Amino acid sequence: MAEKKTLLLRPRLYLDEGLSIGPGKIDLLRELGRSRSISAAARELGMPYKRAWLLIDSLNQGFGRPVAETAIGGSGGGGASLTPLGERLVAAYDCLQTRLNKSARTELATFMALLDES
Amino acid sequence: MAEKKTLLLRPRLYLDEGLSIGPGKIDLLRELGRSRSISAAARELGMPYKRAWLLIDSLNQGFGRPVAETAIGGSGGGGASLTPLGERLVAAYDCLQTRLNKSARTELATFMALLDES
DNA sequence: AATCGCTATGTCATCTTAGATATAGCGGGG
DNA sequence: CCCCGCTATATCTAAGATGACATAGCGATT
Repeated sequence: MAEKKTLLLRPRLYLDEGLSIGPGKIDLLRELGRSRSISAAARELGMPYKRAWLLIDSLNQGFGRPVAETAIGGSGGGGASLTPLGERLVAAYDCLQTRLNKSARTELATFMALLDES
Repeated sequence: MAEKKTLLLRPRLYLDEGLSIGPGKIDLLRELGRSRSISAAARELGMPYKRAWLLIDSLNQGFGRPVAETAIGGSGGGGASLTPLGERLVAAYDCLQTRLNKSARTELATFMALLDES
């Protein structure tokens, strides 16, 4: 009996020259929104702080305005939070992902079939 | 007047451990089908022969059977052609891509809006 | 004013990847 | 029987990405 593998589509969008969004950045943004800290989000996702900061910065640069706001110093040493743009990005991506996976279910099944037909 | 950029989705599928299919391999297969030569396809796409051969070989390995058959020697020095599997892969990808872009048009527009809202 | 944890940023070693280069083998056709 | 163009494959080098490490600044809290 063949196990039913479900193939999840997590698209990467190339929005503009040097501006792309994929599952990695979305996961990072989502985690940042939860933890309100870049370094906590990085730890959670098992990546170095620098990489996380670079990813977020690339989004800030690419959009021309920040997807996250950061605070330096203060209680807890500082922190970060998603801007409305950042939150909308995550929401839009989730929406897109759900839509893609729903509507392409039969096409994805075709690929699985090509894999399995021995 | 803002130019209407259309954002084309060309997904990459992670089918199995070490087996993925994305726009690059599909373009290569398609070109190979046309030119019936690995090296000609590589030239056309501006990549080194070795890379093209590697990509095709990874598909052959990943599927456990060839997506392309090759001939060594003979008139013209040899050549290559898509197997039925290879042709079906291209067709399935095109089908998937079309479906995704049609059904996600509104979601993609959301992203474009996030980009433009200054 | 000393502490603390986080942001911010630079430097450097390293690891991976890609590409360039070289070479061998094949077999039909001139 | 030699030539040609293509497949096939190894080797070496260049380039780029990545992560580890170091360091500085900030400001609320104590």
